[in-house]
This record gives sequence, structure tokens and C-alpha cells, in this order.
Amino acid sequence: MPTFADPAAPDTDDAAASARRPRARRKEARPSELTAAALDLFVEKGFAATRLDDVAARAGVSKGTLYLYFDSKEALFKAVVEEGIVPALAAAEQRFAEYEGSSAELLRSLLLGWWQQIGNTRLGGVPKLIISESRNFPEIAQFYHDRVISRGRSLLRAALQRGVAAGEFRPLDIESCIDVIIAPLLMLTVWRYSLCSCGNDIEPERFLDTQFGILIHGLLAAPEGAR
Amino acid sequence: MPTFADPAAPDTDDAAASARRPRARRKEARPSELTAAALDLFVEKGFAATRLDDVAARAGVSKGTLYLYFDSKEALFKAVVEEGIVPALAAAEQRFAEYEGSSAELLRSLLLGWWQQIGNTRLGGVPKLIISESRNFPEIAQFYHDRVISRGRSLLRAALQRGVAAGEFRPLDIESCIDVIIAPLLMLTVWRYSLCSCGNDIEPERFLDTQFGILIHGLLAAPEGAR
DNA sequence: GATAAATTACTGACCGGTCAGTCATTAATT
DNA sequence: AATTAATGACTGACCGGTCAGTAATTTATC
Repeated sequence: MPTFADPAAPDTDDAAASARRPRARRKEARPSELTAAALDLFVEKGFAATRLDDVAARAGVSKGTLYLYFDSKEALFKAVVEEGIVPALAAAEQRFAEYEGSSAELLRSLLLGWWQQIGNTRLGGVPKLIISESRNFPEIAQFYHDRVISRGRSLLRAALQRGVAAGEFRPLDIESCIDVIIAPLLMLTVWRYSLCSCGNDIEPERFLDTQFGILIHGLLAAPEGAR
Repeated sequence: MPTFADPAAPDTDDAAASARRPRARRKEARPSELTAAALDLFVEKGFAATRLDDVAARAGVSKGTLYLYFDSKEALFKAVVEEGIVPALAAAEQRFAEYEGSSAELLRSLLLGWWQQIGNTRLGGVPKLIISESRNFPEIAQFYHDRVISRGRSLLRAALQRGVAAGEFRPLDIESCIDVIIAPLLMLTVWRYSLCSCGNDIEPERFLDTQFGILIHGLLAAPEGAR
């Protein structure tokens, strides 16, 4: 069962197989093959500039077939998000609910999890995509806001409140704190999927290190010497 | 030559004037009217999604006229940047060359100047536009990189080096420091021109305050006691 | 100062190419 | 044979760019 979070499972058996057996009928596998292909192209070209002919071709299928499984281009995109990002978010909520360590560790775990399951995978291009196209496709923006952004912010909010309640973090303006936390992460993916490819390179690990350092240093309640 | 008999002269609204006098000939004024209209639409819709018919209409002119003054859509965009952003950059370079105060003040002045002349004007949408479309229009990305980004980074680099050389700032990894400085500014404009319009509001002043605070606190050499 | 001729800013219909979405046909499976 | 997954030619809307034509303005002539 191929998922696009796993780069080790290339399309050797789906698209290529279809190339060998032109009209093979594989009802079960098609949707995920199509969303995987769509993710690649959406991230590379953006939503508007991605042609459904190309998505279908990459999935080893014709455009008509694509329309058997998805009602429209927008529906296809929604499926990509639903399949790729929402599960990661659900997993993070699960981790949060069961967590028992310090809030700083929890926060670190959440952000690191985001980096490993979204930021540093093919899904990392999605935030930039949303930012780029939200004006022209308000319905998509709304969908993403409801399904991802608001849930993600709630998670961060809960983590921060947990830390403040325990006296571990100093009293914070939670909302603007959320912004400050996610801004550099977003920026990183935005950078990666835009100017990076034309001379303005950036080193993710170092950038994140710097930002993490500033963040933790700025949040903690008691500035102890051990830092 | 415009005379006092010209009824369009006292009118501030170019497009409206043209609407009253359909085919009036105003060779001098057209280019700037067109770039102004183009900036509005490019920022609102993006480069690809902006129709030249609309740009022309907003400037009170037909599409054919647009092509009398600009060779292509790309040329129009380049003119927008050349006319709107490059002069502000040149002014900043000028201010830098003549500056004599502290480097912290200089830095503050540069960033504030950016906010007032670019970030907080209609031009503020341009960075997001570039980020959004650089992949699909590499020539535009290259142009913007050469004309704006590299010059802007050079300016920041010089300001930081000035501070380090004077012992005012601690020794810094200049390049990554540049990234850390501009990331939140970029993020602010990106935010403003994308998700903001759909429920995720942000307060620029407060956001910038927070970031400025963190930044200055992190740069200074050793204001008091140990570190 | 009036009129005609020349110039050129401006127009908008048109062209070629693109692409989301449709549907009659074809072929794999049961 | 019946069912249905898959196809790809087709449609209609859209848009960057073109160009033959139109009209505002200037220059030449009387």
C-alpha cells in the first residue's frame, strides 16, 4: 500500500505496471496512485498550473479515469490533503493526549514530528501551495484552514497552555506565540519550494536549530544557569 | 504638450478620465498608469492569473495599447519592479552610505524603511508574488533575484559587518543572520496577502515588535554582566 | 484662420494554443 | 453475455499576443 510519505516505495508497481498492461483494471489502487501523482505535481507547479492530463499520465492512467475517482480538480486536491496531512495531524493529537513529560519536550516533539512527517517530506510543499493559491481558490483555502490550520493551532495552543498551567513556561500571549512558532517553520518550507531553486540556498537544520534555540530560550520561566 | 485647456489634467483618476474621453492620446502618462494597474492586479491575483485585458481596462485603455508600451507580460512585470521597488532600494543604499549613528540604529532604520516604503504599501504583495510564481517563471525569479534580493542582502550584510567591525555586535554568522532577519518580514507580507483574507488575521505591529525585540536582544555584544 | 494631408496613439476582433471537464466507445473481468 | 473500468477524442471557455483599421493630433498649404 503505497503512501507518499514513504519515498522508499516508488511507483515501480503502479504506474509502470499500467504502462506494461495498458488497460488493466485496478479499482482499489487508483485513488492513492492518483493522489500521489497529484501531490508531486501540485507541489512542483502549484494548483492552477498543474494539468490533470499530467497527473493522470504520471499515475499511468488517462484523464478520463481520473474523473472516475474524483469529481473535480478541487476534489482531487482535497483528497491529497485528507490522505497526506490529516492523518499526520491526528497522530500528533494522539501523541499529545498520551504525553506525560515536560511541556518543553512535548513542544519539541510536536515540532520535530511536523518536520519529519510533513516539512521534510513531499508534503512540505503544501503550505507554500496554500499560501500561493489561497487568494484565487478561496474554497481550497477555507478547506485547508478548517481541516489543518485550525486543528494545528489548537494543538499548539493546548501544548503552550499546558506549559503555562504547570508553571513551566512564563505567562504568554498564546496566540501571537503560536504565530512566532510557526512562522519560521512555514518560512522554511516556503523558501525550499521557491527561491531555493534559483541561487538562494538555505540549510534547514541550521536554520531550525537557531530558531529552536531562540524559541526555547525565550519561553522558559526560570532562566537557570544550566542553559 | 499639455495645456490648461486639457480637461483631463486636474483629474486625479486616470482611468475615469479616459472613460470620459475614450480615445484621448496621452503618451506620457500611459506607462505609469499601466504599471500601477498591473501592480494592483499582480498583487491581488498573482502573475499567471492576471489577465492583460483586465490590466488594460483598469488603466482605462485597451489591450492593444498595453502592447504599445510593453513587449510582453513579463516585460510589464519587470517594469513594475523597476519602477516600484528598485528606487526604494537605491534610496536605502543612499541612507546607508551617509549614516553615522550606531549600527543598531542603522539596522532599525533600514528595516523600518522597508516596512514603510515596501512592506506596508501596495508593493508589499510583491515578495509573496515572487515566492508563489518563481517556480513557474524562472526568468522573473532570476530578474528579481538579481535586481532586488541580492542588492537587499548586500545592504543588510554591510550593515551587520559594520556593527561587528565596530564591536557593537558580537561576531555573527552573517549569512544565516540575514536569513533570520528577513524571514519574519517576508512571513508577515506572505501572511498578509494569503491566509489573512480568510480568517487568520495577524497584527503586523505587534508581530514586528516581538521579532525586533528578540532580534536586537540576540545580536548585541554584551550589554550587561555575563553571557 | 481654415482646410487638407500626414502622423501615430489607440482600438478590438481575431488567432493559436491550452486545459478542465464530458461522453461514446473499447476492453477487461465476472 | 453482462458489467464496468478505462480510454481519448471532443467541447467550450479562456487568454497572451497580433494587426488591420480608426480617430485624435500635428504639420503643411492656402
